[in-house]
Amino acid sequence: MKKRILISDIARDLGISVTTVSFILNDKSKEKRISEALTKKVLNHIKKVGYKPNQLAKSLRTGQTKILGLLVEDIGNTFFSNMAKQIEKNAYEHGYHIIYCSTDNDETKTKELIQLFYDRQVDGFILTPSEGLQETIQNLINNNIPLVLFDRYLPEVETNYVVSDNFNGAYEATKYLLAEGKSQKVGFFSLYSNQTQMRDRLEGYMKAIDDHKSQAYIKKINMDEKEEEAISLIHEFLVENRVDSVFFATNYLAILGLKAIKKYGIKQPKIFSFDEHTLFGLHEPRISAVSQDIHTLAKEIVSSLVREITEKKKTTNKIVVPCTLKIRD
Amino acid sequence: MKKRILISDIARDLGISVTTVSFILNDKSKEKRISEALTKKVLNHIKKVGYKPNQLAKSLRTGQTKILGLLVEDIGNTFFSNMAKQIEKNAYEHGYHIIYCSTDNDETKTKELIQLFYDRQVDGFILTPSEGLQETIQNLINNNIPLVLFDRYLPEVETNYVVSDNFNGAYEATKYLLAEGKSQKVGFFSLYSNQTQMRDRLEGYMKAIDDHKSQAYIKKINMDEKEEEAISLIHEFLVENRVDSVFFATNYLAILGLKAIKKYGIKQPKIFSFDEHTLFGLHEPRISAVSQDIHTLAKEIVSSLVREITEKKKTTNKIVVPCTLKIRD
DNA sequence: TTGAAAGCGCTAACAA
DNA sequence: TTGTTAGCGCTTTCAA
Repeated sequence: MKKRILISDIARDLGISVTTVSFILNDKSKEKRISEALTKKVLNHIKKVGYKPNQLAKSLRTGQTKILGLLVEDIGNTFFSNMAKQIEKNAYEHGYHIIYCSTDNDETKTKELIQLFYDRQVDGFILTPSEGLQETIQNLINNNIPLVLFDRYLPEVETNYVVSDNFNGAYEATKYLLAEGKSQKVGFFSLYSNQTQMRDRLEGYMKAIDDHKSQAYIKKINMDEKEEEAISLIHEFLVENRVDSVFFATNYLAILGLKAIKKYGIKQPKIFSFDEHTLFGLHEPRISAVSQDIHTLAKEIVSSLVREITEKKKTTNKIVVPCTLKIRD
Repeated sequence: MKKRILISDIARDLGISVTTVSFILNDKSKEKRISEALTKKVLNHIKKVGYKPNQLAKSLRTGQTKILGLLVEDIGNTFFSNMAKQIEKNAYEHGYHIIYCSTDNDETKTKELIQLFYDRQVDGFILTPSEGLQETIQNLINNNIPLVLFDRYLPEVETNYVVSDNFNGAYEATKYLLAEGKSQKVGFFSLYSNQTQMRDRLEGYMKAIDDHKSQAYIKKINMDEKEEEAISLIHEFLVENRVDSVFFATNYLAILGLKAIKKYGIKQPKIFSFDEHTLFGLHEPRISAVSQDIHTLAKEIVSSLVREITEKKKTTNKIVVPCTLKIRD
């Protein structure tokens, strides 16, 4: 943490030019045929005095900031905060840092944030796109900004994405609930949202229902409304349809469901939720979940993005990561 | 997202010099006595063509990056992810961005991260210090790097911090458990940690116990061990001491406690936890909590830091934010 | 194999 | 009231 040392200090100390130091620093000793002895000497001296290049100057010159912009729906949600943690870890291993923001699924805010990060010259974007973002994203692509979508994608936009296998996750979960006569009526709660992950989960549910020649009971909730309102809607649905099991499309919906059950003191149906939550193993009765593979998702996201940044050619990786069922009876 | 425009483009378009544009851009029209007409004209043109200054060049020149480094213990923990969200929001309102990392309470990793962020020229640090960091922090202070600690502080280091009133939170919670003969024996679970927040919570518990002339039952858990091990220790303690209520020093300890109770099928004592968790309102029986005021904490953290950055004089704000008890019977 | 010097885009001291 | 220009610290072309 001593006083900042410059590359010119190193050059002066050793009686050589900054060019040579710069070449050595950037692993170009071989290419520029700098003697091994000198290379070693410079490297040693740099380590000894603890020289660290000024990243700003470097970035200004090279146009690379080694910073990735991460826009998630809500960093306060356990799924996203755990994802953020893993993404950050993987990025760090590739020599990148993360600047992040929560979008709250707000289209305008997201657009502003993208512009802001773009102005800050992030090397690439990782984002959970809210609806209506096709144009903005397409714009980034047209400008050759590396990016990868996750959690959901935009069918209209041809780009990298990493998502969970939402369809099969929901399909298997629903199939499980219907198997061996475990339950006759399986309800499904989802959101008023056309995002792909929600659509796929719904389709997975429908496929299982159809396979089983069963009837669908579907209720969508508007998350912009007050929590009380949502809870009361869930209660109503449960009472009216008398489903004996329920599949919630997200963990926060499941939590609202539990609140409804508790508040109105009704009997708890068998519950399955998309996404895990600490609560699910401890609640009585316990709650099964479709678990997303956070480690693999994060790894794929970062490696796709880094690959696109380093090999400048535009690749389009569409990666679908399987989910696992955590059955808790 | 059009092709990048430079300040020199603006100057050329308008037939004036870059200096004038720069002054106007940096709100120095008044100071430099630039005519209002010209100022307006420039501002309009800038808006029209969508010019955005290159932050890197600006930063290189001014030494200000408008980026704050946030180091939290674990971004995957709800308390920290919610704090991060609020901090980010407040920072954004002050025109700052956040780069963040999780320290995992690892001394070496934290030191590396601080060095890394320092090399990236963050304008200031927000951090939850792990133990053994006195020297590194003192070093930052000696180098006039603005910083603010939160969640805990280092008694040996004279610097800004924002923490919750851990002592009174724990005191009131324990007092509540002991009041009106609610319980005779109140146990306390904490961590092997000398961090101030843990120490203060312990002292709050002790004070209440002493006030009540009751006996203390204290068990510390080592979080580096496997979860199974911790759960089994908690179980042992509960069975041997037959306490009728328990106060957990953190929410993840409380969750381990619930797992122990569930796994071994023992009767649940009355439970109080420091920190909230979604689970606590839904679990049966419900669990009371000492709730930290995340909004106020975040606001104070950011405003202290921004104040220190802008007024360069070294202030030392020591802010203690009250907690509230969420009683759930 | 190495060095001199231009230039990345901006701010601000100094000059006019 | 506005313009000229040095310089922030680094990379890299071109020359030696």
